[in-house]
Amino acid sequence: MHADTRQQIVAAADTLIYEQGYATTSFAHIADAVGISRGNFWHHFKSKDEILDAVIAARLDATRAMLAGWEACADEPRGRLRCFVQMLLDHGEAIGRHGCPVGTLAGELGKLAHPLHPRVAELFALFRGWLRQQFQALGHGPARADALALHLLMRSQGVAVLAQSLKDPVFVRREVRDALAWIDAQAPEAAPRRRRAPRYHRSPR
Amino acid sequence: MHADTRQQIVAAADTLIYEQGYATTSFAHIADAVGISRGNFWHHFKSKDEILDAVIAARLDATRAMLAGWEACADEPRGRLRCFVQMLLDHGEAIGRHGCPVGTLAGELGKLAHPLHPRVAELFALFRGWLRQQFQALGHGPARADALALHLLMRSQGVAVLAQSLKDPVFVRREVRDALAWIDAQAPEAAPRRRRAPRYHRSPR
DNA sequence: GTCTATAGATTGATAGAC
DNA sequence: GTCTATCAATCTATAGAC
Repeated sequence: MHADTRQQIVAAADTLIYEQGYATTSFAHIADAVGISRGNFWHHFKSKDEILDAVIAARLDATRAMLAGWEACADEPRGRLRCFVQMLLDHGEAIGRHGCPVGTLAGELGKLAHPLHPRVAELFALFRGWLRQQFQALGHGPARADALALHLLMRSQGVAVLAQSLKDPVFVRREVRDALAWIDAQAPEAAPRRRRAPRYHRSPR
Repeated sequence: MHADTRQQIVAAADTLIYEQGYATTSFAHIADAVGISRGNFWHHFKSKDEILDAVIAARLDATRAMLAGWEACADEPRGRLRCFVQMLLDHGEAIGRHGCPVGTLAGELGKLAHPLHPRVAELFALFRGWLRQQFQALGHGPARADALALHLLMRSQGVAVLAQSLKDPVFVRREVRDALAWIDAQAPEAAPRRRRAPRYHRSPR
């Protein structure tokens, strides 16, 4: 083929980086996956990091599309938030094997203080902003909506990390159920704001 | 030196693996850190994986000692659970830079289906069992205590992952506060078990 | 635009002198 | 027990033919 070789490289690199990490993924691996020669890479990219940059850009686009899809799927914010949590079940098998694509890559690049780590952090920012919008649509103020967004994002990351080592679908299902119940309890109308009232959470399940 | 060279190797490898990951850590790095020659490693270890195995064993010992220390620090289960959560603040700077030592290594080895991944999972099992004991001491049954233990473990992992990319101490402090409030709400006496009662959680903060 | 050939460095690991 | 010297493989990257 001719034109979309670059795109094939990015797609193969995306998969390999997710499945085995960035440091472990070599040009030889990608070349085998795409079916091209090693020396062919430097016509499309100047360095390995440049491939990573393209992979991150592709993931940012895919994430934006996914978030837009969730908005089309449900017209009320609670339903949209449920889509986010449901993701843990939809991709349960992949998460159990390779963890969260965002969290694991961010962790690897963060350790190395890699110059592209901030780019991966933009993926987190994308989810954070979208979740914050949903909580604001539920009636929360910007600051509280942001805190709730980060809390839900934190839960998804924690579940993904443990899912990879526990290999226990029951754990994931229970935490998903708990997160959904937590969402339902976050609407200001469902949780009347009595200032300084004793907090009262039961979870999980 | 003579006798404790092996111990020095393990200590240096432990630090480097935490700071930059296992795949990225080479014999050259460890040799520089310890101040020995590269060829000297194979008198103490047969392979790189054998060093990793020794590092994991050392971490298991250190974790057991840490858990025992928390038991000595507080004689009631709630105080001990607070020690666990407090860990996120005590090691906040390191977690912000390199993530959780357990979670990040488990993630890296899990991706590769590395033969030593189950050994790292033992670290999770250590925390899980200890946390379950504390929740049982609070009066919870074994199954529910285990679920609560995993939930708290999940939170610690989620906070660690996001802390590394957000670099926002406010987020960590808020989630720590929320986790502490969650712990206080988990005592059966604090949360009377009305079967099928509507769950009511507010968090974070 | 894709290939082969190769450079130059680094990897994990071995052999053998001291 | 530690060293130097070295091996074979692999790494990212380059040069140049087609």
